[in-house]
Amino acid sequence: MTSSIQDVARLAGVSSRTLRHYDQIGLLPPSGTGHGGLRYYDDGAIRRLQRILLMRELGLPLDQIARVLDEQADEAEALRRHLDVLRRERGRLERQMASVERTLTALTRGRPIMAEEMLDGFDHTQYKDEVTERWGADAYARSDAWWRGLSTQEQAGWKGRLDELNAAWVAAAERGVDPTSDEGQALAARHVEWLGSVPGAPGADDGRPSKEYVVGLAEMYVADARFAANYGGADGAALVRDALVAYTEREL
Amino acid sequence: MTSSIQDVARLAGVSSRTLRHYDQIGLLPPSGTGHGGLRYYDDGAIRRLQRILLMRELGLPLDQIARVLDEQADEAEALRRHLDVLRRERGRLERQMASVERTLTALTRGRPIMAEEMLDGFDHTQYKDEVTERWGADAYARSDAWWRGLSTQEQAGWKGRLDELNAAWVAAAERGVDPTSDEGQALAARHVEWLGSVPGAPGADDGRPSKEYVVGLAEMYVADARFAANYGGADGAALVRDALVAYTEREL
DNA sequence: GTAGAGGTTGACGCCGCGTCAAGCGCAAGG
DNA sequence: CCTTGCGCTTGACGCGGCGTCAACCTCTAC
Repeated sequence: MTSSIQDVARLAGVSSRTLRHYDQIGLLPPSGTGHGGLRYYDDGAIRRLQRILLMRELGLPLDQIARVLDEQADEAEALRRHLDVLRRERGRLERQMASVERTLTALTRGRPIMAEEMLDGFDHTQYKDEVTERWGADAYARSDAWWRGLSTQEQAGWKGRLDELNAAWVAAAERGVDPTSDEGQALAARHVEWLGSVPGAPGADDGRPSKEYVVGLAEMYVADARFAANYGGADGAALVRDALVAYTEREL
Repeated sequence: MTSSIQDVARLAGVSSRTLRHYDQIGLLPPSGTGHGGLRYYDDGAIRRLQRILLMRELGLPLDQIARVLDEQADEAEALRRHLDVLRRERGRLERQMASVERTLTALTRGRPIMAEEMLDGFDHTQYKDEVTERWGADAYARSDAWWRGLSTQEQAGWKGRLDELNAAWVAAAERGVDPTSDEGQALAARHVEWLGSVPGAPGADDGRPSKEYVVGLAEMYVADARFAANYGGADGAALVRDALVAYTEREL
C-alpha cells in the first residue's frame, strides 16, 4: 500500500512542497522512488509523517522533531524545553505589548512629536564620566543615544518628571520622613520606575533596572556632592539611598 | 557635526551592519558620503535613527517604521494594529503551550508511544462521504490524518471520551432533560469542547469550532439515522441538536 | 499529435540582520 | 620605501519553513 506524494499531501493536509522539503532535509525520506524519481510513501512513512505533524503543531522546530524521531531523544524532555522557549517568548510579547500600550496612551494624550533643539537646562552629559566608569561606555552611549533621540517635548516631559520626583524627595527630607515608611517607599517605587523606564538602563530587559544598578546609583547620590545637591544636600541624598536600598531589598 | 558609521553604531548601541542594512533598504540613508563611499551621519540622521530604534523596540517591522516616518502615516494607528498582531501572536502561543502541557501530562502518565494497529471498533471512516460532502475533502483528510497519527492508546482515549459523552446524552434523553437546562447546556459545552479538540475541525484556529460547523453537525445527527443511533435514536439526537444550537447561540 | 494531469529539480523570496570574504584608503612604524 | 593594521566599503551566504514560479519529464486520454 504505497501512495503518491499528492495522495499523502491531501491525506495529511500539507502541501506536496512541504513533503519534498522534508525529504530534502532528511526529515521524511519517501519509502521508495519510481520511474523519473517519483516518490512513494508506505504506511510507515505516513505514520512517521503524522508524528512529525503532531509535534509541529506544538511548535517544535523541525530539527528537534528529527532528533526525537531518529535518535530516540526524550520526547518529554524536548517538550519541556520547548515549553520554556514558549514561555519566554510569551513574556517578551507581554512586555512588548505593555510598552506599546504605554506609548499609545502617551501618543493619544496629544504629544506633537518631533523637536528641533535639545534642552539646554538639563545637561545630562555632566555625569558622563561617572556613568562610563561604573557601567561602561556602552551603557552611557545607549542612554545618551536614547536621550538625544527624544523630541524636545519628550525631553521636557522626562526632565519634568525627574524634577517633580526630586522635589518630592527634598520635601520629604525636610519633613524628616522615614526611609522605610510608606511614603518613603512610595517615592522609592516612583524613582525605580523612572529609572527602569529609561531604555538602556543596566539590568534585565524587563523594564525593571537591576538591583545592583539602583543600589550603585543610590550610593553615588550620597558620595557625590553634585548628585546630593539634587536632593537638597547630604541628608536628602541619604534618605534617597536608604529608601532605595530598602525598596530594592523587597522588590528587586 | 557629522559622525562616522562606527560612532553612530556605538552611540545607538547597534551594529554598523545594521546601519548599512538600513541604508540598503532605504530606511536610513546617511546624510552624506565621503571619499570611498564612507557614510556620514548628522544630527538629523541620528534623531531619525532614534525614532527608528524606539519603534523597533516595540516590535514594529521595519517597513512599517518607514511608512510612519516617510509617509507621515498615523503612528498611533500603526501601533494599534501592531498591538492586535501581538495579541494574536500571544493567543497562539498560549494555545500552543496548553497543547504542549496536555501532551506532556499524557506522556508522563506512561503512554508507550506508537501503535501498530488501528482500533477496529471505531471506524471513523464510515462517515467519510458525509464529511467530505459538507466540509470538503480537505477537512476529512485532516481529520483522518490526525486520527491515524494517534497511537492506539490515544485513539482509545478519544473513543472513550466520546463514548462517555454519548452515554451521558442518552441518559439525559431518557430522563427527558430540557435542552436549555443547565444540564443540557453543560453537556453541549462538553460536546463542543470535544469537537474543538479535534485538530482540523472547520472554524477558527483558536480551539473552538465554528458555529456553522457545530450547527451543521447537529442537524446531521438528527437527519441521519446512523448518527442518531449514537444518541439512542431520534429523540436523543433532537436533544443534542437543540442543546447545541442553544449553546452556540450563547457562546460561539 | 496535442493537451492535460501530475510529477521532478532548481532557484528565489520572505525578515533582520550576523558573519565571512575580498578589497580600498590612510596613518604609523620599520 | 614597504609593511602592518584600522576602519571602511561592497557582495554574498545563512538562518526557518516553506510558497511560488520556472522549465522540464512521463504517462494517459482524446
